[in-house]
Amino acid sequence: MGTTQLESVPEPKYWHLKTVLGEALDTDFSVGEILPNERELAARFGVARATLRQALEQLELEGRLQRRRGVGTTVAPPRVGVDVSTTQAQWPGSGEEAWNPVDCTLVVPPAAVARLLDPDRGADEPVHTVRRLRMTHGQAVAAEQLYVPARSVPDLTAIDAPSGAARARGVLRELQRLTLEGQDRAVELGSARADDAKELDRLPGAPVLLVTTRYLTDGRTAAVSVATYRADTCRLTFGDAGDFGIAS
Amino acid sequence: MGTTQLESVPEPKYWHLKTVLGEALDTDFSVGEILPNERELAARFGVARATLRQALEQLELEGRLQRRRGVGTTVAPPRVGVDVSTTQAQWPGSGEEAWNPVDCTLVVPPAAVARLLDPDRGADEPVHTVRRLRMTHGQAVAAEQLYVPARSVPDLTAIDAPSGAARARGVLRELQRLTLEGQDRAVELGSARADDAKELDRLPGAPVLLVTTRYLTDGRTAAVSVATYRADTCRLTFGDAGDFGIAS
DNA sequence: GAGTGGTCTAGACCACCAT
DNA sequence: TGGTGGTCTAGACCACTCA
Repeated sequence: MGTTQLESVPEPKYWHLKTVLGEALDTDFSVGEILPNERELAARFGVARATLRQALEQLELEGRLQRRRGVGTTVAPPRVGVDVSTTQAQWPGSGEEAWNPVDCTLVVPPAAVARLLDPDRGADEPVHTVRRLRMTHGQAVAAEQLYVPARSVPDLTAIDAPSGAARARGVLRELQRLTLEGQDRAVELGSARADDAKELDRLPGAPVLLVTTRYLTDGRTAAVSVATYRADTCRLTFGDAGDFGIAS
Repeated sequence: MGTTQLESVPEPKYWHLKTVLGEALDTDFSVGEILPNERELAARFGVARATLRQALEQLELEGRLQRRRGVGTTVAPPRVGVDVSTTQAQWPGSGEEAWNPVDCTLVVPPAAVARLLDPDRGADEPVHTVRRLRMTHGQAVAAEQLYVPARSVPDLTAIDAPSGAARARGVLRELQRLTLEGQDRAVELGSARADDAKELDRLPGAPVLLVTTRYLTDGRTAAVSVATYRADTCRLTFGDAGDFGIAS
């Protein structure tokens, strides 16, 4: 009989679909090219649209596709490598990175952040919160929330604006007067909060890489940064040489 | 009228559901506790099961839930921090890490890996491939594929077994005789290949953190490692102090 | 065998973008 | 206004675990 081999453990349709589509992307499409719409693709493969979408979601997770509502699905360029190494410890805002201060307000930090800050700080005590965006090629790739307890910037004058980018720069300037003793960093998977998603041009809940940094000075935590990187377009790089990586 | 405020931009049901469930997890459940099954939860919230699942998927992505087929949905413990820092450069297998050599074979590396290896290497030339598992608390948290070109281990004798864990240890031993000049590292989001998924006790396609390391010696790439970490249970830590992190 | 999560279907409507 | 991807429904069946 001319039947193909029966799979003893058949793989799911969407998984097989993902493989087929992935190969087609390599051979039949070039970066930026737009794919047929979901309804047509589903019909072409003989599956329900939901099943097709499951395959597309995986490919998007792996950074191979980019989908935009009202526009279509396009072939994504390779992920950009963004350097997040900590070879020489330095304060945020020094050494001219690609970070762009946006705003600064006083907020009560979330519990998870409060745990990392000075333990003998009042639990509900607000801290300075600097908001920054990391730009690459005109695109925002990361949004950061930097939490700075008042005691870390005692000389912050009232001359600076009470909020806004000017005050953000003021807080960073004051931070740099402290002696940085070290920093810790952690990377984990998360989903974009509504405000981050908006600035990163993604939908809420989009997968992101959370980079948490603790700045240490004088035996205590002087500041905590939580940076939200687009997981679809970014590859975080550490170390000396830099530009490389593996697409899944 | 007693209506609640009309949202000008109503958030999706699954998003609201995720928020409600997330708060319930904090207050009404403890780690390891089992949730009602999906059909009952969906009925209780008055939504279709698919919508409820969308919310559960997000919470699982954030490491707050653990779902196992045939068993149920449980409240996940906080993510474990696994150290992947490169403060002092060292070869894999030295300094007794939690890595467990499993096997060693000869394979032609995938194109993405071949690009990182020695450029004047034959394109289809097979390389030694060491397979290792990283164990934590009796659980596999990462699976690694280490690609070692033959020229990096010229003295590898035929006395070692042709494959298996013994040969894997032999390759690692030979590697450590080289002078390590530096290493690069990159972290990105991926989805688990079938073989990795099996060893990590996940379904294929599960979100993982891909850690790619390039080992440099004598001005060239002596080895390339691609480690696949469970994104749901792991937080990758860098730097001195170590144990901290933010749940999304 | 009972109960769980995983896959899949065939529809519907909505939010957004371009023209 | 027409076309896109995003959300949602109400079902069905399958693969797996465990008593």
